Amino acid sequence: MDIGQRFARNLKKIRRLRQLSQERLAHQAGLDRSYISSLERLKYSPTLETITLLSRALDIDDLDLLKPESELILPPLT
Amino acid sequence: MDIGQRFARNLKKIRRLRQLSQERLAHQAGLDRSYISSLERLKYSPTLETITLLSRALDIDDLDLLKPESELILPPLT
DNA sequence: TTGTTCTACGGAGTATACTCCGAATTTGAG
DNA sequence: CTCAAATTCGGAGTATACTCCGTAGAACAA
Repeated sequence: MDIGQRFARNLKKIRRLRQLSQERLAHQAGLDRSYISSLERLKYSPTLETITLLSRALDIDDLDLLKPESELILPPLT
Repeated sequence: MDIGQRFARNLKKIRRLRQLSQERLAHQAGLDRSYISSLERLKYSPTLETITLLSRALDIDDLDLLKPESELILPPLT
């Protein structure tokens, strides 16, 4: 599994854990609703800047969007 | 230091450890010589696809281009 | 069922990643 | 220092990331 696939899976998984809709996440990250959907379906290869925006909106470390699932440890929301 | 800055620094550091010129790395990765230069000087935010091409050309794990310097352990060339 | 929220999908437009080429500048070896 | 290799810096063009808008379909609750 390459870094692109890991990103798509982690994004969807973490967004759901945070109980955010694609639209709410898009708004918080300053991105478009349809683009979040596309990212989760592997339609685009995001830039590091987009990854930074998403990790901030999800309140996680940027690398957490890119790690293999087995290394993922998610901090609880305070 | 954000993920973009870490990428730029790690790229330059690892490329030099591998004793590759920007031009040779560009050729091996299938990218442009001037683009490698731009990436090392933080002129662009690369996509995950570009990161995959570079990590393959450098024979390292893709995450190694993105980690903080302190976590970098580079495998020797065989 | 009906309504509601979420997600998938399409198309057209904009911003920027990336290419290609040359030339100037820097770096390092001899 | 001189010479060569490496890097930087433009500019112009192409590819694709990303936006914006609408609509259709899925999921799930009342």
